Amino acid sequence: MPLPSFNAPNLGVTPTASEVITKHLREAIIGGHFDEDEPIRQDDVARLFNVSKIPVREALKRLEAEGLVVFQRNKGAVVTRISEPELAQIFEVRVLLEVQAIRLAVPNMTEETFAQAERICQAFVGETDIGHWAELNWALHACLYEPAKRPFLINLIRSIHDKVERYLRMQMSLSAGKDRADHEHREILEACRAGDADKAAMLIEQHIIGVCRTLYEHLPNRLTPN
Amino acid sequence: MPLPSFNAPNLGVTPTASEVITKHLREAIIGGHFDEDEPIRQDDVARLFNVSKIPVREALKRLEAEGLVVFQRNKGAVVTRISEPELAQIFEVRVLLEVQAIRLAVPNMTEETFAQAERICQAFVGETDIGHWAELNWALHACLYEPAKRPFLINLIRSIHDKVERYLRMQMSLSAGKDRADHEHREILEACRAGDADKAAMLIEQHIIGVCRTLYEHLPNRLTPN
DNA sequence: AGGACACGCCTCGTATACAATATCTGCACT
DNA sequence: AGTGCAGATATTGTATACGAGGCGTGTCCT
Repeated sequence: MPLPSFNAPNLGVTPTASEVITKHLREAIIGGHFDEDEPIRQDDVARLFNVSKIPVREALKRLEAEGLVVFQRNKGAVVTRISEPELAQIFEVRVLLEVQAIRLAVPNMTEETFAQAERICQAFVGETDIGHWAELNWALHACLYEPAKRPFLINLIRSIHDKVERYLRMQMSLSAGKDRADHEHREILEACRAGDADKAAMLIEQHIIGVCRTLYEHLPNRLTPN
Repeated sequence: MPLPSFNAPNLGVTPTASEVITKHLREAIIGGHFDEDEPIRQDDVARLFNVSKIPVREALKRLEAEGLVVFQRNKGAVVTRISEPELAQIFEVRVLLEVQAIRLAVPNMTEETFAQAERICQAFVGETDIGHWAELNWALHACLYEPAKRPFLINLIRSIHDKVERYLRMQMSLSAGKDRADHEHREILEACRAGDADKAAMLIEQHIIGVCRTLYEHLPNRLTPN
């Protein structure tokens, strides 16, 4: 008998210290609580969590692989600064991946999907905290892509999303960024409801490109030296 | 004066133990020197490199983030097994990204590019070691994508490549995998020479899909239990 | 004033040590 | 034979300890 898969509570996945720290540090970096190029002092973090440096270092190594920090020999880890050309490349890839995701997802969407997306949109307009905006923003994207049933693709999108979320927050707090995002989200949702994958794809593309553009316009011009 | 950027040897990047170990472990995993699901004993690796467990663990944490190993609480790291559905998804994403890369690259290719690609193709046919095949295979792809001037995209492709390289080796050693790869590579190169980005893109797509297909046909059927 | 060196402090990278957990083994019991 | 339990052993995850390299400051020399 192949053991009827009742959902057992998957014992033995109590997180280790290094995992907890990874999660919190990641969120802190994504949330913009560190300045770019700011070094992360291992001892400080260790004291903060009441642990030794070892799990902190392991967490930082993970985040290094995720591209959120960079180690400099004997100087420790600093939060990565994303150059403008790189930012453009990241958005270019986002377009590619997210367009594909929505294309695959639209045919599989159900009333449940729309209801969930609707809820997130509602919450979005009522939310005042920037951090929560960003969370809801991602939640909506994830909700729309989930029916594609492509966990690998969606994880990839998320990891890329994580890298630029700091900037997305900037963009949403800037100008009428939030209203515009809300408006565009609803348009996308409508296209999905209509089952129009092409239109949804096109709107997602415009949405992402638009965010990238306003970002560029409002970024402190970091290319000028001195 | 903005200091004429002569390429200084970037001192202060002498690799740490954990970096060296990361590199070697990664290559070992990619090269298929570990079986899937095989646990990696920290002490063993440490002894091998004549160090303590600490840098080994840090290396493993990096590789975990790269998706090459998975940690299980109190049981350490095991080499990740890629399920068939996930494999399919990975190849789907590869198509998307590599098609984009070649599209962007073709217009920027120079004689230098073609000469380099030609050299790699030559080396490929003369090579008998499977590990070197795989290296040259990647070298060729990288060479063709490089003119796109999209380091972010190319790094992404490489990290995905790394995840499946074990399987690519299988495929190339199987059947007439290598000859076929060589043939297809040359076709792609021809299209690039002709400046026909659409055709190159199409060939890349077929190439990747073809590899995926033969892989599926020859994989030990891992879905049947008992 | 400016450069060369010495000293001290801070932080990193890693070795060693140890408790907690998993895994193995043998033995008693049925 | 199969189950349950008690050590013994192996392996992990983390704390502590320490050497080595960066970096600031002061002092000396010219």
